[in-house]
Order: sequence, then C-alpha cells, then structure tokens
Amino acid sequence: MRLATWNVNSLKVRLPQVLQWLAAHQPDVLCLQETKLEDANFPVRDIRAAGYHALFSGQKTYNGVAILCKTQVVDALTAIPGFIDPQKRVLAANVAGLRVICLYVPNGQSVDSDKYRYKLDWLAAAIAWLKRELAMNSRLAVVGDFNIAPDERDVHDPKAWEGQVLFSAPERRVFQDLLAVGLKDSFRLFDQPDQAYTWWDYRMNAFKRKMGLRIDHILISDDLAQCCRACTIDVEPRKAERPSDHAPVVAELSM
DNA sequence: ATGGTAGAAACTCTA
Repeated sequence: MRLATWNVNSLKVRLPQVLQWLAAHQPDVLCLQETKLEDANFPVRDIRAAGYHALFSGQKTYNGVAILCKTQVVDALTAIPGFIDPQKRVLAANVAGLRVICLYVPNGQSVDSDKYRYKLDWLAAAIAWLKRELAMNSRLAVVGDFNIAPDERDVHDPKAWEGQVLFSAPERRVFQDLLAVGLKDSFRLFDQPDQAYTWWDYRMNAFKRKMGLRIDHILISDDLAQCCRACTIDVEPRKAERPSDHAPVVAELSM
C-alpha cells in the first residue's frame, strides 16, 4: 500500500494539482494539511469522482487537515483528546488496515513568540496521546507537516538555521521524544540523496537554489517499519505553476 | 539590514 502526505497550502487553489497527483500516483491514503477550507466547502464531489473517500476537519483561512483514501474509514478523531484547541490540526482514522494520524504541527513563528510556546505545548500533548494510540495500534503511521527539521542533513544551511524556529534545539529534542514513543522516521530507513527537502520558502528562489528543509514526515511504528519498502519525496509538484511550498512524501508498505 | 512571496480575506495575519 502507498501512504502519502502533502501540505497543499490551500486545497481550493491546489485541487487540480491534487487530483492530477492522485491520478498519477494512486496512493491508497493521502493526508493533506493546510486545506484552509471550512468543512461545508470541502470538494467532496471532485475527490469522490477521482475514486477517493474524504475525511476532513477544517476551518476558514488557516490550518485544516484531511485524509483521502480508496476505502472507507472508521474510528475517526478530529482532535488530541483532552487538549482544547480551536485550531484544526489533527485527524486520525483506521484505514486500509492501519491507524493513520494526520498532523499539522504549529509552525511556531519564532522562538521568542507565544506561538512557539503553543507549538511545544501542543507537541507535548500530542506525544502523550500518541503513546496511548501506539499501545492500541501496533500498525500506526503518524504523518504530516511537523514543522521540525530533525537534524543537520535536513537543513540546507544548518549554521544559519541553528537556533531558529523549525530547527531549534528544543524542537529537535521534542522530535526525538516523538520517535522515542516507538516511531521511526521512514525516510531515514533508506539511503537518500543529499539535499532532500520537503519545503522551500516561496521567496528568494529558494526552490531553485535548493534552500529547503525536510519538515514533512512519515513516522511509522516498528510493525510498519518491518514492511516499509521505500520512502521518497516527490519534488515534481513543487515545479508546477502556482505550487504549494511543500512537496509530497510517499511511503510504500508491503501489506 | 528584517527584506522577499503566497494565500485568504479584508486592508493584516500566518507561514
């Protein structure tokens, strides 16, 4: 089965690209972040016409997550249990024989901001929840935009980014705490090319200059790591007209 | 030295 994640930065704008990508790659599951759509405006019919069911939790202007899949889903959750948060950043469901959790982790803005504190608090609550999810689901995939580059290989200029939001030491420590729950970064289970990133700023020709970060991840439990055959980043959509600033990440699981 | 680009929405905020 093919499991993918993509921060689309507005599903309204990116819908044609998402439909094209679904047709070309036929993932069993595609998790989306930053849909920026209220549920009433979700393009259910277009997605359905493409052969996919859709589960979504959105809001106007900001955030919003969705899971598109070829089979129906059950046991869906739209929030971290017990963590009160009006921002729509979480979607979990049992789909295609595994538990899939789609996350849009807060960006954090800058390390001295309230939003950075919110990011760390949010991640602490997520980690406590994911421990419980993993105890109940040995086949667990936690995917999405984590807004954290785990280590120096994941940053085009680690010296310049040291201490900055997305690469600060506290965020990187939290990412390790997340893995310590019992998850593996599927991308690093395999040999990978240098300068493999999933996000490039729209500004300053960052994509062409390979000035990116790897902040979108597919984390998988040990049981899924056993059957993971590949994890790749598809940079092609980033080359399109009016692209998202993120590229999709795809994992192949033999199950 | 604090830009620059994009999206949504409303003349600003978030990333």
